[in-house]
Amino acid sequence: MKHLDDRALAHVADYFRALSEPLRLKILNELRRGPRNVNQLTQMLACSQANVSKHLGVLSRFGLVARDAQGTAAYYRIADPAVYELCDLVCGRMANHLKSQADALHAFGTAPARPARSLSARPR
Amino acid sequence: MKHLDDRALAHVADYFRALSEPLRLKILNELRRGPRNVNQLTQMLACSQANVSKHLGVLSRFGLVARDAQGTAAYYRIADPAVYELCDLVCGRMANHLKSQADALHAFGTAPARPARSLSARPR
DNA sequence: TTGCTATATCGCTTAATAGTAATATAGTAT
DNA sequence: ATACTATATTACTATTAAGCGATATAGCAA
Repeated sequence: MKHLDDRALAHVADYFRALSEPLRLKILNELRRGPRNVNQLTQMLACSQANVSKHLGVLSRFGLVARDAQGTAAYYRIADPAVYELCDLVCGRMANHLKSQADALHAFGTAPARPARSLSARPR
Repeated sequence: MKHLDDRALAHVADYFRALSEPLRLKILNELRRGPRNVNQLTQMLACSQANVSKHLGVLSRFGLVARDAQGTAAYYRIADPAVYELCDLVCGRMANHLKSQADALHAFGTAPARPARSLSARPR
């Protein structure tokens, strides 16, 4: 297709944005093992309950996870099978990248120094 | 895998974040047709050259595109084949989602009202 | 009712980022 | 050298979002 609908494009961007937080990726990774409630996730991820709820809200709003109320508890589960494929795809790419990087370093004989990169600060 | 390395996780999140902007998705969609220089992209996307360069910098920094200098021009091309699969996957999901939504609306007999959603403002 | 537990939301601060205009840099030509 | 073109970067503003503590909401128990 030549011209992409702006609204659809914004949706795709939103979908990727939902996947662009380490904590949300951790949540999804936990949910791969099966449904979990907020309390369980909070303990597993070692962060505040408010934060977990907020991130679950984001994932839920964009359709990545679904909520099942059970008494006072709220169980979340992965609602979109594409999540599995997406994460596997990127993780695979990452593995390849790291592998070739490791090979290069091995050939070069140096230790890697890979500081966390942000979108704005461009290291030289 | 049970425990994910925080650094790798941050990389995956960064990768998805690079895909979380409509303009960057437009750029990638243009580059699917072949290498393009900054000027061409600027005209096609109808936005400022500075902005295009900045977004290309982001895409380049996270390995989604590569730069080939050619005189004063800079030609960019998609460097990671996973980009194709990722976008297709999400677009396919989106199509399914819209289709079922359309079906539901058809059965319901109402016109859709889908305002743009942000990550923070939760509509009720 | 009161108390307890689980979850969601609000208010806030801080950090990141998209966009713009202006400027810097670099290659090419004259 | 100067001029022109293409691209990258800087400085800035406005918006967005993550994280936290406090609070609200809701179900359940005594």
